[in-house]
Amino acid sequence: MLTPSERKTLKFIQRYCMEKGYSPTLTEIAEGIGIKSKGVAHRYLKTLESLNMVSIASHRKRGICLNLEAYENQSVAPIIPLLGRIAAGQPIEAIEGREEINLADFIMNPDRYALQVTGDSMIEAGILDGDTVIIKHQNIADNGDIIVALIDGIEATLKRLKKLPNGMVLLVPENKLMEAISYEAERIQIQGVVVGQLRSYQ
Amino acid sequence: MLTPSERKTLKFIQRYCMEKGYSPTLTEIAEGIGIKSKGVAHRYLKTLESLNMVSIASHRKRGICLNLEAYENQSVAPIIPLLGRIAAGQPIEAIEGREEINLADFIMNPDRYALQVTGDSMIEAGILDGDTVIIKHQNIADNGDIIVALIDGIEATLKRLKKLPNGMVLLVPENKLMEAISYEAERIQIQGVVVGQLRSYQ
DNA sequence: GTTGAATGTTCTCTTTTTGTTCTCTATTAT
DNA sequence: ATAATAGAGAACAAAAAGAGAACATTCAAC
Repeated sequence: MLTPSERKTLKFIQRYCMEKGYSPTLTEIAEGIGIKSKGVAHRYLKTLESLNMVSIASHRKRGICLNLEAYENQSVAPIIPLLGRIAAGQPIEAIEGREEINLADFIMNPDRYALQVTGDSMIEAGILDGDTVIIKHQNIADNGDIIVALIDGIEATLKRLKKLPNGMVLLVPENKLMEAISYEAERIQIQGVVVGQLRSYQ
Repeated sequence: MLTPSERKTLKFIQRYCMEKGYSPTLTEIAEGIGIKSKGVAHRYLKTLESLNMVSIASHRKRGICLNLEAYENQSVAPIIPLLGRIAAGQPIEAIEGREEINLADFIMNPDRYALQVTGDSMIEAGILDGDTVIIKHQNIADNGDIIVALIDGIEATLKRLKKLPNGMVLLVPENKLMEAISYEAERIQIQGVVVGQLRSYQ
Protein backbone atom coordinates (compact mmCIF):
# COMPACT_ATOMS: atom_id res chain seq x y z
CA MET A 1 0.00 0.00 0.00
CA LEU A 2 1.45 3.31 -1.06
CA THR A 3 1.66 6.25 1.28
CA PRO A 4 0.10 9.46 0.02
CA SER A 5 3.50 10.95 -0.78
CA GLU A 6 4.58 7.92 -2.73
CA ARG A 7 1.31 7.99 -4.61
CA LYS A 8 1.81 11.65 -5.35
CA THR A 9 5.29 10.89 -6.63
CA LEU A 10 3.97 8.20 -8.94
CA LYS A 11 1.23 10.45 -10.26
CA PHE A 12 3.70 13.22 -10.86
CA ILE A 13 6.02 10.96 -12.82
CA GLN A 14 3.15 9.59 -14.84
CA ARG A 15 1.96 13.04 -15.68
CA TYR A 16 5.44 14.34 -16.44
CA CYS A 17 6.25 11.47 -18.76
CA MET A 18 2.95 11.89 -20.53
CA GLU A 19 3.49 15.58 -21.13
CA LYS A 20 7.19 15.69 -21.89
CA GLY A 21 7.97 12.25 -23.20
CA TYR A 22 10.88 11.72 -20.82
CA SER A 23 11.19 11.21 -17.11
CA PRO A 24 11.86 13.93 -14.55
CA THR A 25 14.99 14.50 -12.48
CA LEU A 26 14.94 14.09 -8.73
CA THR A 27 14.96 17.83 -8.24
CA GLU A 28 12.01 18.16 -10.58
CA ILE A 29 10.15 15.45 -8.73
CA ALA A 30 10.83 17.14 -5.41
CA GLU A 31 9.56 20.41 -6.76
CA GLY A 32 6.63 18.71 -8.45
CA ILE A 33 5.37 17.10 -5.26
CA GLY A 34 6.02 20.23 -3.25
CA ILE A 35 9.10 19.41 -1.19
CA LYS A 36 12.65 20.78 -1.23
CA SER A 37 14.79 17.71 -0.70
CA LYS A 38 15.75 15.56 -3.65
CA GLY A 39 17.01 12.98 -1.17
CA VAL A 40 13.44 12.50 -0.02
CA ALA A 41 12.24 12.23 -3.60
CA HIS A 42 14.85 9.56 -4.12
CA ARG A 43 13.58 7.64 -1.09
CA TYR A 44 10.03 7.62 -2.47
CA LEU A 45 11.37 6.49 -5.79
CA LYS A 46 13.22 3.60 -4.16
CA THR A 47 10.02 2.47 -2.50
CA LEU A 48 8.19 2.59 -5.81
CA GLU A 49 10.99 0.57 -7.35
CA SER A 50 10.85 -2.05 -4.61
CA LEU A 51 7.11 -2.39 -5.30
CA ASN A 52 7.86 -2.78 -8.98
CA MET A 53 5.87 0.27 -9.86
CA VAL A 54 8.83 1.83 -11.68
CA SER A 55 12.22 0.72 -12.88
CA ILE A 56 15.27 2.87 -12.35
CA ALA A 57 18.32 2.77 -14.56
CA SER A 58 21.02 3.15 -11.94
CA HIS A 59 22.81 6.48 -11.96
CA ARG A 60 21.32 7.32 -15.31
CA LYS A 61 19.86 10.77 -15.59
CA ARG A 62 16.14 10.75 -16.23
CA GLY A 63 16.37 6.99 -15.99
CA ILE A 64 12.93 6.34 -14.54
CA CYS A 65 10.58 4.04 -16.36
CA LEU A 66 6.96 3.40 -15.40
CA ASN A 67 6.07 -0.20 -15.02
CA LEU A 68 2.75 -0.67 -16.76
CA GLU A 69 1.56 -3.99 -15.36
CA ALA A 70 2.02 -3.25 -11.70
CA TYR A 71 0.18 -0.03 -12.14
CA GLU A 72 -3.15 -1.62 -12.98
CA ASN A 73 -3.34 -3.73 -9.86
CA GLN A 74 -2.51 -0.82 -7.69
CA SER A 75 -4.99 1.93 -7.81
CA VAL A 76 -8.51 0.80 -7.05
CA ALA A 77 -10.00 4.18 -7.64
CA PRO A 78 -11.24 5.01 -11.12
CA ILE A 79 -9.04 8.05 -11.42
CA ILE A 80 -7.45 9.33 -14.57
CA PRO A 81 -5.15 12.33 -14.86
CA LEU A 82 -6.73 15.35 -16.48
CA LEU A 83 -3.98 16.99 -18.49
CA GLY A 84 -5.82 20.04 -19.65
CA ARG A 85 -8.07 21.61 -22.16
CA ILE A 86 -7.71 21.19 -25.88
CA ALA A 87 -9.01 23.74 -28.31
CA ALA A 88 -8.25 23.88 -31.97
CA GLY A 89 -5.26 26.04 -32.75
CA GLN A 90 -3.79 26.42 -29.31
CA PRO A 91 -1.45 24.47 -27.10
CA ILE A 92 -3.06 22.29 -24.48
CA GLU A 93 -3.90 24.53 -21.63
CA ALA A 94 -3.72 23.44 -18.04
CA ILE A 95 -6.87 23.56 -15.96
CA GLU A 96 -6.24 25.12 -12.62
CA GLY A 97 -7.64 23.24 -9.70
CA ARG A 98 -8.74 19.98 -11.25
CA GLU A 99 -5.91 17.63 -11.99
CA GLU A 100 -7.76 14.41 -12.32
CA ILE A 101 -11.12 12.95 -13.08
CA ASN A 102 -12.68 10.56 -10.64
CA LEU A 103 -15.31 8.37 -12.19
CA ALA A 104 -16.50 7.40 -8.75
CA ASP A 105 -18.50 10.61 -8.79
CA PHE A 106 -20.41 9.13 -11.67
CA ILE A 107 -21.39 5.94 -10.03
CA MET A 108 -20.99 6.13 -6.27
CA ASN A 109 -24.66 6.68 -5.74
CA PRO A 110 -26.61 3.47 -5.53
CA ASP A 111 -29.50 4.69 -7.66
CA ARG A 112 -27.44 4.87 -10.84
CA TYR A 113 -27.51 2.39 -13.64
CA ALA A 114 -26.36 2.21 -17.23
CA LEU A 115 -28.24 1.72 -20.47
CA GLN A 116 -26.87 1.10 -23.89
CA VAL A 117 -28.43 3.34 -26.50
CA THR A 118 -29.71 1.98 -29.78
CA GLY A 119 -30.76 4.26 -32.56
CA ASP A 120 -30.11 7.80 -33.63
CA SER A 121 -32.88 9.69 -31.90
CA MET A 122 -30.55 11.71 -29.69
CA ILE A 123 -27.73 12.14 -32.14
CA GLU A 124 -27.79 15.93 -32.10
CA ALA A 125 -27.37 15.91 -28.34
CA GLY A 126 -24.16 13.96 -28.86
CA ILE A 127 -25.64 10.63 -27.84
CA LEU A 128 -24.87 8.21 -30.63
CA ASP A 129 -25.97 4.70 -31.48
CA GLY A 130 -24.03 2.34 -29.22
CA ASP A 131 -23.23 4.89 -26.51
CA THR A 132 -23.82 4.13 -22.88
CA VAL A 133 -25.82 6.52 -20.74
CA ILE A 134 -25.76 6.70 -16.97
CA ILE A 135 -29.24 7.02 -15.55
CA LYS A 136 -30.26 8.32 -12.18
CA HIS A 137 -33.40 6.60 -11.09
CA GLN A 138 -36.10 9.10 -10.27
CA ASN A 139 -39.74 9.69 -11.14
CA ILE A 140 -39.72 13.40 -11.70
CA ALA A 141 -37.62 15.50 -14.00
CA ASP A 142 -37.10 19.12 -14.96
CA ASN A 143 -37.93 20.71 -18.24
CA GLY A 144 -35.10 20.06 -20.66
CA ASP A 145 -33.76 16.95 -18.95
CA ILE A 146 -33.04 13.93 -21.06
CA ILE A 147 -35.15 11.17 -19.59
CA VAL A 148 -35.99 7.53 -19.86
CA ALA A 149 -39.72 7.66 -20.45
CA LEU A 150 -42.12 4.76 -20.34
CA ILE A 151 -45.09 5.33 -22.62
CA ASP A 152 -48.35 3.57 -21.70
CA GLY A 153 -46.32 1.30 -19.46
CA ILE A 154 -44.82 -0.47 -22.43
CA GLU A 155 -42.58 1.46 -24.71
CA ALA A 156 -39.33 2.82 -23.32
CA THR A 157 -37.59 5.71 -24.97
CA LEU A 158 -34.82 8.21 -24.44
CA LYS A 159 -35.99 11.75 -25.15
CA ARG A 160 -35.70 15.30 -23.99
CA LEU A 161 -38.57 16.32 -21.77
CA LYS A 162 -40.68 19.38 -22.40
CA LYS A 163 -43.68 20.08 -20.23
CA LEU A 164 -46.43 21.92 -22.03
CA PRO A 165 -48.67 24.42 -20.24
CA ASN A 166 -51.84 22.49 -21.10
CA GLY A 167 -50.88 19.47 -19.02
CA MET A 168 -49.40 17.60 -21.91
CA VAL A 169 -45.77 16.54 -22.14
CA LEU A 170 -43.65 16.67 -25.24
CA LEU A 171 -40.96 14.07 -25.87
CA VAL A 172 -38.40 15.71 -28.10
CA PRO A 173 -35.89 13.67 -30.07
CA GLU A 174 -32.60 15.41 -30.87
CA ASN A 175 -32.70 14.52 -34.53
CA LYS A 176 -34.02 16.71 -37.31
CA LEU A 177 -35.39 13.68 -39.10
CA MET A 178 -37.71 12.81 -36.23
CA GLU A 179 -40.62 14.63 -34.75
CA ALA A 180 -41.51 15.46 -31.22
CA ILE A 181 -44.68 13.78 -30.01
CA SER A 182 -46.94 15.06 -27.27
CA TYR A 183 -48.76 12.86 -24.82
CA GLU A 184 -51.21 13.29 -22.00
CA ALA A 185 -49.12 13.47 -18.84
CA GLU A 186 -50.81 10.33 -17.47
CA ARG A 187 -49.45 8.17 -20.27
CA ILE A 188 -45.83 9.05 -19.52
CA GLN A 189 -43.93 7.58 -16.64
CA ILE A 190 -40.46 8.92 -15.97
CA GLN A 191 -38.05 6.15 -15.13
CA GLY A 192 -34.87 8.13 -14.78
CA VAL A 193 -32.77 11.07 -15.89
CA VAL A 194 -29.56 10.96 -17.87
CA VAL A 195 -26.70 12.19 -15.70
CA GLY A 196 -23.81 10.96 -17.78
CA GLN A 197 -22.82 9.51 -21.07
CA LEU A 198 -19.82 7.54 -22.23
CA ARG A 199 -18.47 6.02 -25.37
CA SER A 200 -15.63 3.65 -26.07
CA TYR A 201 -13.74 3.78 -29.34
CA GLN A 202 -11.89 0.53 -28.82
CA MET B 1 -23.25 -9.21 13.75
CA LEU B 2 -22.09 -5.68 13.37
CA THR B 3 -23.32 -2.85 15.53
CA PRO B 4 -24.62 0.21 13.70
CA SER B 5 -21.41 2.13 14.38
CA GLU B 6 -19.22 -0.66 13.12
CA ARG B 7 -21.30 -0.97 9.99
CA LYS B 8 -21.02 2.75 9.49
CA THR B 9 -17.27 2.49 9.87
CA LEU B 10 -17.05 -0.27 7.29
CA LYS B 11 -19.20 1.62 4.82
CA PHE B 12 -17.12 4.71 5.27
CA ILE B 13 -13.90 2.83 4.61
CA GLN B 14 -15.37 1.21 1.52
CA ARG B 15 -16.48 4.52 0.18
CA TYR B 16 -13.23 6.23 1.02
CA CYS B 17 -11.12 3.55 -0.64
CA MET B 18 -13.29 3.69 -3.70
CA GLU B 19 -13.01 7.42 -4.05
CA LYS B 20 -9.40 7.96 -3.13
CA GLY B 21 -7.70 4.70 -3.91
CA TYR B 22 -6.12 4.41 -0.46
CA SER B 23 -7.44 3.84 3.02
CA PRO B 24 -8.32 6.54 5.52
CA THR B 25 -6.51 7.44 8.73
CA LEU B 26 -8.17 6.93 12.09
CA THR B 27 -8.84 10.63 12.39
CA GLU B 28 -10.46 10.65 8.99
CA ILE B 29 -12.59 7.67 9.92
CA ALA B 30 -13.66 9.35 13.14
CA GLU B 31 -14.61 12.48 11.28
CA GLY B 32 -16.26 10.44 8.54
CA ILE B 33 -18.57 8.62 10.90
CA GLY B 34 -19.25 11.75 12.90
CA ILE B 35 -17.31 11.29 16.12
CA LYS B 36 -14.32 13.09 17.56
CA SER B 37 -12.25 10.33 19.09
CA LYS B 38 -9.83 8.39 16.93
CA GLY B 39 -9.44 5.96 19.81
CA VAL B 40 -13.05 4.96 19.30
CA ALA B 41 -12.54 4.63 15.58
CA HIS B 42 -9.64 2.33 16.36
CA ARG B 43 -11.85 0.20 18.58
CA TYR B 44 -14.41 -0.27 15.79
CA LEU B 45 -11.63 -1.11 13.43
CA LYS B 46 -10.32 -3.77 15.79
CA THR B 47 -13.76 -5.36 15.92
CA LEU B 48 -13.96 -5.39 12.14
CA GLU B 49 -10.54 -7.00 12.05
CA SER B 50 -11.56 -9.70 14.52
CA LEU B 51 -14.56 -10.45 12.29
CA ASN B 52 -12.22 -10.69 9.31
CA MET B 53 -13.92 -7.85 7.52
CA VAL B 54 -10.67 -5.93 7.20
CA SER B 55 -6.98 -6.52 7.70
CA ILE B 56 -4.79 -4.00 9.41
CA ALA B 57 -1.10 -3.62 8.78
CA SER B 58 0.11 -2.98 12.28
CA HIS B 59 1.36 0.52 12.96
CA ARG B 60 1.31 1.28 9.28
CA LYS B 61 -0.39 4.48 8.31
CA ARG B 62 -3.35 4.02 6.04
CA GLY B 63 -2.74 0.32 6.46
CA ILE B 64 -6.34 -0.84 6.29
CA CYS B 65 -7.22 -3.42 3.71
CA LEU B 66 -10.76 -4.53 2.95
CA ASN B 67 -11.27 -8.28 2.83
CA LEU B 68 -13.01 -10.20 0.10
CA GLU B 69 -16.29 -10.73 1.90
CA ALA B 70 -16.61 -7.05 2.47
CA TYR B 71 -15.87 -6.45 -1.16
CA GLU B 72 -18.72 -8.67 -2.23
CA ASN B 73 -21.26 -6.99 -0.03
CA GLN B 74 -20.76 -3.63 -1.57
CA SER B 75 -18.73 -3.39 -4.68
CA VAL B 76 -15.64 -1.32 -4.25
CA ALA B 77 -14.73 -1.62 -7.89
CA PRO B 78 -15.96 1.09 -10.21
CA ILE B 79 -18.84 -1.01 -11.49
CA ILE B 80 -22.25 0.14 -12.53
CA PRO B 81 -25.09 -2.21 -13.41
CA LEU B 82 -25.95 -2.34 -17.07
CA LEU B 83 -29.67 -2.76 -17.20
CA GLY B 84 -30.09 -3.21 -20.91
CA ARG B 85 -30.52 -1.59 -24.22
CA ILE B 86 -32.91 1.22 -24.87
CA ALA B 87 -34.31 1.90 -28.31
CA ALA B 88 -37.15 4.19 -29.12
CA GLY B 89 -40.48 2.44 -29.10
CA GLN B 90 -39.56 -0.77 -27.40
CA PRO B 91 -39.23 -1.97 -23.85
CA ILE B 92 -35.74 -2.00 -22.42
CA GLU B 93 -34.15 -5.11 -23.71
CA ALA B 94 -31.66 -7.07 -21.63
CA ILE B 95 -28.20 -7.59 -23.00
CA GLU B 96 -27.14 -11.15 -22.76
CA GLY B 97 -23.74 -11.69 -21.19
CA ARG B 98 -22.89 -8.25 -19.99
CA GLU B 99 -24.63 -7.22 -16.83
CA GLU B 100 -22.38 -4.50 -15.65
CA ILE B 101 -19.88 -2.00 -16.86
CA ASN B 102 -16.52 -1.74 -15.23
CA LEU B 103 -15.20 1.73 -15.66
CA ALA B 104 -11.75 0.47 -14.78
CA ASP B 105 -11.58 -1.26 -18.15
CA PHE B 106 -12.47 2.03 -19.67
CA ILE B 107 -9.66 4.09 -18.31
CA MET B 108 -7.36 2.32 -15.97
CA ASN B 109 -4.23 2.19 -18.01
CA PRO B 110 -1.14 4.16 -17.17
CA ASP B 111 -0.82 5.52 -20.69
CA ARG B 112 -4.29 7.06 -20.64
CA TYR B 113 -5.12 10.60 -19.76
CA ALA B 114 -8.08 12.90 -20.10
CA LEU B 115 -8.53 16.15 -21.94
CA GLN B 116 -11.41 18.54 -21.75
CA VAL B 117 -12.63 19.53 -25.19
CA THR B 118 -13.29 23.15 -26.06
CA GLY B 119 -15.04 24.08 -29.25
CA ASP B 120 -17.35 22.46 -31.73
CA SER B 121 -14.94 21.00 -34.24
CA MET B 122 -15.92 17.38 -33.52
CA ILE B 123 -19.58 17.95 -32.88
CA GLU B 124 -20.80 15.60 -35.59
CA ALA B 125 -18.76 12.79 -34.11
CA GLY B 126 -20.71 13.26 -30.90
CA ILE B 127 -17.91 15.08 -29.09
CA LEU B 128 -19.38 18.31 -27.79
CA ASP B 129 -17.95 21.44 -26.25
CA GLY B 130 -17.10 20.62 -22.65
CA ASP B 131 -16.89 16.86 -23.10
CA THR B 132 -13.98 14.91 -21.75
CA VAL B 133 -12.04 12.60 -24.03
CA ILE B 134 -9.82 9.76 -22.90
CA ILE B 135 -6.56 9.72 -24.82
CA LYS B 136 -4.20 6.83 -25.24
CA HIS B 137 -0.69 8.14 -25.56
CA GLN B 138 0.88 6.92 -28.79
CA ASN B 139 2.74 8.41 -31.74
CA ILE B 140 1.14 6.54 -34.58
CA ALA B 141 -2.49 6.21 -35.54
CA ASP B 142 -4.64 4.52 -38.13
CA ASN B 143 -6.60 6.17 -40.84
CA GLY B 144 -9.90 7.34 -39.42
CA ASP B 145 -8.75 7.57 -35.81
CA ILE B 146 -9.56 10.70 -33.87
CA ILE B 147 -6.23 12.03 -32.72
CA VAL B 148 -4.58 14.76 -30.71
CA ALA B 149 -2.32 16.34 -33.30
CA LEU B 150 0.44 18.82 -32.66
CA ILE B 151 0.94 21.11 -35.65
CA ASP B 152 4.43 22.59 -36.08
CA GLY B 153 5.14 21.68 -32.49
CA ILE B 154 2.84 24.39 -31.21
CA GLU B 155 -0.86 24.12 -31.97
CA ALA B 156 -2.76 21.22 -30.50
CA THR B 157 -5.99 20.07 -32.04
CA LEU B 158 -8.47 17.23 -31.97
CA LYS B 159 -9.26 15.96 -35.44
CA ARG B 160 -9.94 12.84 -37.44
CA LEU B 161 -6.84 11.60 -39.24
CA LYS B 162 -6.77 10.86 -42.93
CA LYS B 163 -3.53 9.87 -44.56
CA LEU B 164 -3.32 10.97 -48.16
CA PRO B 165 -1.44 8.89 -50.76
CA ASN B 166 0.93 11.72 -51.62
CA GLY B 167 2.55 11.80 -48.20
CA MET B 168 0.31 14.51 -46.88
CA VAL B 169 -2.04 14.12 -43.94
CA LEU B 170 -5.50 15.55 -43.72
CA LEU B 171 -6.93 16.71 -40.42
CA VAL B 172 -10.69 16.45 -40.73
CA PRO B 173 -13.02 18.26 -38.34
CA GLU B 174 -16.43 16.68 -37.82
CA ASN B 175 -18.32 19.87 -38.42
CA LYS B 176 -19.84 20.94 -41.71
CA LEU B 177 -18.95 24.55 -40.99
CA MET B 178 -15.24 23.80 -40.85
CA GLU B 179 -12.87 22.59 -43.50
CA ALA B 180 -10.30 19.86 -43.49
CA ILE B 181 -6.75 21.10 -43.85
CA SER B 182 -3.88 19.09 -45.28
CA TYR B 183 -0.33 19.29 -44.04
CA GLU B 184 3.02 17.82 -44.93
CA ALA B 185 3.42 14.76 -42.76
CA GLU B 186 6.51 16.28 -41.08
CA ARG B 187 4.53 19.13 -39.63
CA ILE B 188 2.14 16.86 -37.78
CA GLN B 189 3.06 15.06 -34.60
CA ILE B 190 0.54 12.58 -33.21
CA GLN B 191 0.28 12.86 -29.45
CA GLY B 192 -2.44 10.34 -28.81
CA VAL B 193 -5.59 8.64 -29.99
CA VAL B 194 -9.08 9.06 -28.57
CA VAL B 195 -10.17 5.79 -26.99
CA GLY B 196 -13.12 7.07 -25.01
CA GLN B 197 -15.37 9.97 -24.39
CA LEU B 198 -17.54 11.00 -21.49
CA ARG B 199 -19.92 13.71 -20.53
CA SER B 200 -21.54 14.68 -17.27
CA TYR B 201 -24.96 16.30 -17.20
CA GLN B 202 -24.82 17.28 -13.55
C1' DG C 1 40.75 12.72 -22.90
C1' DT C 2 39.65 16.46 -19.17
C1' DT C 3 36.67 19.11 -16.72
C1' DG C 4 32.74 20.98 -14.49
C1' DA C 5 27.94 21.36 -13.94
C1' DA C 6 24.06 18.58 -13.38
C1' DT C 7 22.18 14.75 -11.47
C1' DG C 8 21.86 10.44 -8.67
C1' DT C 9 22.92 8.17 -4.12
C1' DT C 10 23.41 7.74 0.68
C1' DC C 11 23.40 9.45 5.13
C1' DT C 12 21.75 11.63 9.56
C1' DC C 13 18.82 14.57 11.86
C1' DT C 14 14.29 16.78 13.24
C1' DT C 15 9.40 17.43 12.97
C1' DT C 16 4.86 16.07 12.05
C1' DT C 17 1.38 12.83 11.59
C1' DT C 18 -0.78 8.70 12.76
C1' DG C 19 -1.59 4.28 15.27
C1' DT C 20 -2.14 2.17 19.81
C1' DT C 21 -3.57 1.74 24.36
C1' DC C 22 -5.60 3.53 28.20
C1' DT C 23 -9.17 5.42 31.48
C1' DC C 24 -13.32 7.73 32.27
C1' DT C 25 -18.24 8.89 31.32
C1' DA C 26 -22.92 8.48 29.24
C1' DT C 27 -26.71 6.05 27.32
C1' DT C 28 -29.69 2.24 26.47
C1' DA C 29 -31.85 -2.32 26.62
C1' DT C 30 -32.62 -6.41 29.26
C1' DA D 1 -28.38 -3.59 38.50
C1' DT D 2 -25.75 -5.21 34.68
C1' DA D 3 -23.90 -5.54 30.27
C1' DA D 4 -23.41 -3.78 25.78
C1' DT D 5 -22.69 0.15 23.02
C1' DA D 6 -21.07 4.92 22.38
C1' DG D 7 -18.04 8.48 22.87
C1' DA D 8 -14.17 11.78 24.68
C1' DG D 9 -9.64 12.43 25.20
C1' DA D 10 -4.90 11.79 27.22
C1' DA D 11 -0.40 9.64 26.78
C1' DC D 12 2.85 7.27 24.32
C1' DA D 13 5.10 4.67 20.30
C1' DA D 14 6.07 4.38 15.71
C1' DA D 15 5.91 5.62 10.96
C1' DA D 16 6.13 9.00 7.52
C1' DA D 17 7.64 13.33 5.91
C1' DG D 18 11.03 16.50 5.22
C1' DA D 19 15.64 19.17 5.29
C1' DG D 20 20.03 19.16 3.95
C1' DA D 21 24.89 17.76 3.79
C1' DA D 22 28.33 14.90 1.58
C1' DC D 23 29.75 12.18 -1.94
C1' DA D 24 29.48 9.45 -6.56
C1' DT D 25 28.48 9.28 -11.24
C1' DT D 26 27.05 11.05 -15.91
C1' DC D 27 27.23 13.65 -19.65
C1' DA D 28 28.16 17.28 -22.62
C1' DA D 29 31.36 21.05 -23.77
C1' DC D 30 36.00 21.95 -24.43
